[in-house]
Amino acid sequence: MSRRNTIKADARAGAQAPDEGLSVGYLMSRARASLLSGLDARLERFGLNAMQFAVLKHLAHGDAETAADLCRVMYYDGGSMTRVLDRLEERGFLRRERCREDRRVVYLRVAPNGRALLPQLMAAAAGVTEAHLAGFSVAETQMLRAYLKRMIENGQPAGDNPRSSQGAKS
Amino acid sequence: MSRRNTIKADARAGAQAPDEGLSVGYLMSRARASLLSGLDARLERFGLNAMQFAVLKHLAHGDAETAADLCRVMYYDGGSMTRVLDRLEERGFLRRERCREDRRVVYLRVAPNGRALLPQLMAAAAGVTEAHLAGFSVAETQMLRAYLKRMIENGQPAGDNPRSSQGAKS
DNA sequence: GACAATTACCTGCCGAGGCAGTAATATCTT
DNA sequence: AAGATATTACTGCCTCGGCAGGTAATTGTC
Repeated sequence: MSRRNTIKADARAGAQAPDEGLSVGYLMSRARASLLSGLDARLERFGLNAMQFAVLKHLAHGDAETAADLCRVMYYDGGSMTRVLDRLEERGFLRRERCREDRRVVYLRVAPNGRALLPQLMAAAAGVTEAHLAGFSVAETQMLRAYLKRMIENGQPAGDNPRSSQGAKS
Repeated sequence: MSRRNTIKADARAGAQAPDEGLSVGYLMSRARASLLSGLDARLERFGLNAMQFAVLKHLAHGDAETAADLCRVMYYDGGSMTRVLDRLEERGFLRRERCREDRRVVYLRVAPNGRALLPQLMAAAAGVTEAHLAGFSVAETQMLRAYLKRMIENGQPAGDNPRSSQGAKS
C-alpha cells in the first residue's frame, strides 16, 4: 500500500474552523442536489424530470400560461424553455395554442394526459421534500424558509442577475 | 393591448396553502443561484470561476491532493474534473506530478502563481457569503447551517440516487 | 401611415457536467 | 503465481442550460 485514500480525515465532519462562512454555500449545494436527485428518481417512473414537472405544475396552478411567463416565474432561459416545452408537447402532456388577439403569444395548456398525472407528481415532490425535512418542526421549517428568503433578498440588490446577458467572455 | 403579463396576481404572496413544503426546494435553488452567480462575478477579474476556485481552495487547504480526492470531497464527476484540472494547469495555477509509489496517482500541486492569488480569492468568496448573510446573527447562521446539514443527512439513506440518467428516449 | 422600439417565440452555437468505456497500475483471492 | 477485482486518470458521447441572433407581431411616436 502506497497511499490510501486520505482526504484529510475530518473534511466531512463539521470540524472546519477556518472558513465556516463559506460552508453555507457548500451545504446548500449539497442539500439542493439531494433534493433534486431525489425528485428525479421519484419522477423517473413517469418519464419526467424535475424541470418538466415544475413546468406542468406552474401551468396547472395558473402561475403562468405562456412560455415567457414560465421563464419569469422560474428564472429560466427562454431558449431552453422552448425545448422543454417541445418535449412535453411531443409526449402529449401539453398543448400549444396560438393567441388570436396577440398572435405572438402561444398559450400553454396542460393536456388531460398530464393533468391526470399531476396529483401523483405533486405527491412525489411533496414526498421528497418531506423526507428531507423529517424531524423538522413546523416552526423550524418556517425558519428555514425565512432564512432562505432573506438570503435571496440580500443577493438581489447589487450584482445578481441570472440573465444579465452581460456575461463575461472568460 | 390584448393580454398583458399577468402571472396570477397572488403567486407572489405567501398565500399558497397547498404546496408550502415544495417552496423550500425553490427557495434553495434561488439562494444557491444567487450565491453562485455572485461568486462568479467577483472571481471574474481573476479569470476564474467558482468551480476552479473551489478546486484551488481544497488543494491549498489540504482537503485533497489528487483528482480522485477532489471528486470525493466535492461530489463531482471524474471526467469533468480532469477537464477542470487541464484548464487550471494550462493557465499555470496548478502542476501535475505523478506519484512514484503508486503510478496510477497524479498529485496536484498549487503553483506559486495560484497560491499567491488565493487570499484574494478567499476574500472574494467570503464577501459574497457575508453579503448574503447580512443581518444574520451568529446564532441564525449556525441554525441555518444546522438545518441544511439535517436535510442532507435525511437525504442520504434512501433518497440520494447518484444518477438516474434522463431516460428520456421514447 | 411610416418608423423605431419592444415583446414572444424559436434556432444555432458553445461550454459544463454526467456516464460509459479504456489503459495502466495496484491489490486481493485462490 | 495467476487470475480476478479495484482504483486512477483520462477520453468520447450525450444532454442541458445560457447567450446571441433572427423572425413575426404589437405598441409607441411623429
